Order: sequence, then structure tokens, then C-alpha cells
Amino acid sequence: MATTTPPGISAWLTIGELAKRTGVATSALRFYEERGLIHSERTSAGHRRYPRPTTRRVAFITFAQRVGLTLEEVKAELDLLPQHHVPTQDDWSRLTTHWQERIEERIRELERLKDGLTNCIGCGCLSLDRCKVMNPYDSAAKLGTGPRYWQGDPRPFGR
Amino acid sequence: MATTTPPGISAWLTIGELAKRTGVATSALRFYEERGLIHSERTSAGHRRYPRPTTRRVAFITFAQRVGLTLEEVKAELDLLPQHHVPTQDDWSRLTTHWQERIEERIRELERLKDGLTNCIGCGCLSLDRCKVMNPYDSAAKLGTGPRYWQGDPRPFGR
DNA sequence: CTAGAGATTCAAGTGCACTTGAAGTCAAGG
DNA sequence: CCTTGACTTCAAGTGCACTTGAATCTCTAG
Repeated sequence: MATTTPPGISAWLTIGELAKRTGVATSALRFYEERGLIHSERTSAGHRRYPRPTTRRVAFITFAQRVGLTLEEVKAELDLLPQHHVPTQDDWSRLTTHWQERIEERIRELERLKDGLTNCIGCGCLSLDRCKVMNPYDSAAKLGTGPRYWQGDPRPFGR
Repeated sequence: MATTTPPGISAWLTIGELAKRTGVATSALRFYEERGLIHSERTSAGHRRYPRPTTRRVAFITFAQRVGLTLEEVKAELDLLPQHHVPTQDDWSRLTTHWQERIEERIRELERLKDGLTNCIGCGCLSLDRCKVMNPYDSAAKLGTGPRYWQGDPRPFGR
């Protein structure tokens, strides 16, 4: 499988090489493959061989997880990449643009939590009139299934 | 158990009431109690009765989880509260000050990821010379078990 | 030729944070 | 009296993201 790559450097990576370059365990890589996030060809012996651009896919997965996406969500994003050719800058850019918004959203949530922390819990009254959580006469109870608006949705994005 | 609270309003909450006020399922509350994050007294019938300030503890737990702490970490923080009296503003403030730093840290990480996203993956080369991940001659391989410095630590804080 | 490193599959296990289900108890209302 | 609803315990199940273990196979170096 000689290509234009320098001598000794194949265009294909073994699972061990891919693991070393991405810092992701081989067991995890097999798991990703099983879930359809990455793909490999097989040698005659049945060993996996990954195309070089797979490192970028794995990098993307790792990034996405740090941001808070589930593997299923990551797969959904990766599935948007073109199948018929190796993804270009533009292809990747399209995905990541989408992301910046999600990250910013999450950052805003954290800012909100930081404030809520000071305003609600930090003050020692859980912001009685704003949150109504500690309201002794339960005016908040009328709002429905407990006052939730200071909580944010349960796991709306990442954990 | 009459206190200075208005008629019909007990100083103690049933698990159902606590669930309604915090928006946390009764099963979760029992789970928290089993793990020592909250505590209850029992009626003669064996039913749980929570002191009113427990709502604040639960609120704290919910907040902490949204920020990314594990229950074990939350417990460690709650254990810092005084046992011999109902926590005051100052008691809660001490905990949350500690936190603001963690939140800011996490925000910084997300900002870093957002940049890394553009600079590394977004550009379509995974930042060849910065990350060395895609370096065809493997200069990065010398760094040890794969280039990780663009990844951040695995789950250092939150998920 | 043989040892050892690295690959394979498949099933089962792990850790976290709960949820669900089964079987039972208890107090209040019709 | 009987039902209803809220509570109880305990065991087992869930979802996610993997990891671990066992048994086996393949490649490379000495």
C-alpha cells in the first residue's frame, strides 16, 4: 500500500497507532466503530486499518465529549460529513460553527448558575421571593410541579 | 409538632412535599438520603419527615450537579456545613465561594475548547504544528502516550 | 522455531445517578 | 368496612461510555 507518504509511513493506521495518536484506548476505538462513529477496512488477517483522517474524527469525538455531547449526538454530527470524499476544511467548519453556539449556550448557563449561586443559595435564603422555593406559605406551590425555573432544565446540554 | 409557623404549615416536610418543592423525584430523595446527602427523622409509622432547611440542601445538590459535581463531591461539600445548627448565610456562602472558582474554571475550559474547535478542527488540519496530532512524521509521538494537551484532562471537572 | 507484542471476538463487569417494580403498611374519607 | 393515596423496603433494571477478561490468532524479531 505505498502512497505518496514518506517511506515507512503508511496511509493506514493500526488500532494501536490510532490509539497512541489520539490518546483514546483501543477498547474505546472498537466501541466507537461498533457504534458507527468511525470506520475501518480489514487486512486479510482481520486486523483493522484506519484511514489517516480518522484521527480527525476521533479528535472531534473527544472534543465533542468534553463539551458535553453524547456519542449519539456526535454520531449525528459526523453523519453530516460527506461520505464520498475525505472531509475538507469547509466540511468540518460547517459542523463546528453549529457547535460554537452550543458551547456559548452552555457558558451562559454556567454564568447563570454562578449568579444563581450567589443570589439564591449564597444569600442563605434561596432567594425567597425570586425562587419561591423557601416561601413558607407555598405561593410557589401553585406554579406547578415545584419551582424549577432557577434550576434550568434537567440536563438540557451536557452534564 | 406545633411551631411558630402558620396553622396547617408544619416545620417538617413529607418526602412528597419535598419532592414537589424541589422538583426532585422521591426516589432520588431516598437515594440522596441513603448516600448521606440529606437526613430525615421518622414518624411512628416509619415515614420520613424532613426539616424545612432540607429544601436548601436539595437545591444546592441540584445546582452542584448542573455545574458538574458528582454526588460524592457534593456530599464532601455539604459535610463542611455545621452539624450543630441550621446553616446560616455565612455557612452557605463559604461553600459557594469555593464554587465560583470551579465554575469559572469550567467556563475557561469551554472557551478554550471553543477556540480549539476553530483553530484545530475547524481549520481542517487539526492544527498540525500546534497539536502535532496530524503530523505525518509523528514528531508528536515522542511526547509520550499520544498528544493530549489539546484535549484537556479526561473529565477533570464535570462531563 | 519460538517468544512476545499486538491483534481479534464476545460476554460480562464498572461507575454514576437514578428509576422501576413488587409487596407491604398506614391514615383518612365515603 | 373498604378503598385510595401516600408512604415503606429491597432488589433489580436502565443508560451511558467504556473497560476487563478469556480464549484465540497473527506478525515480527531473535
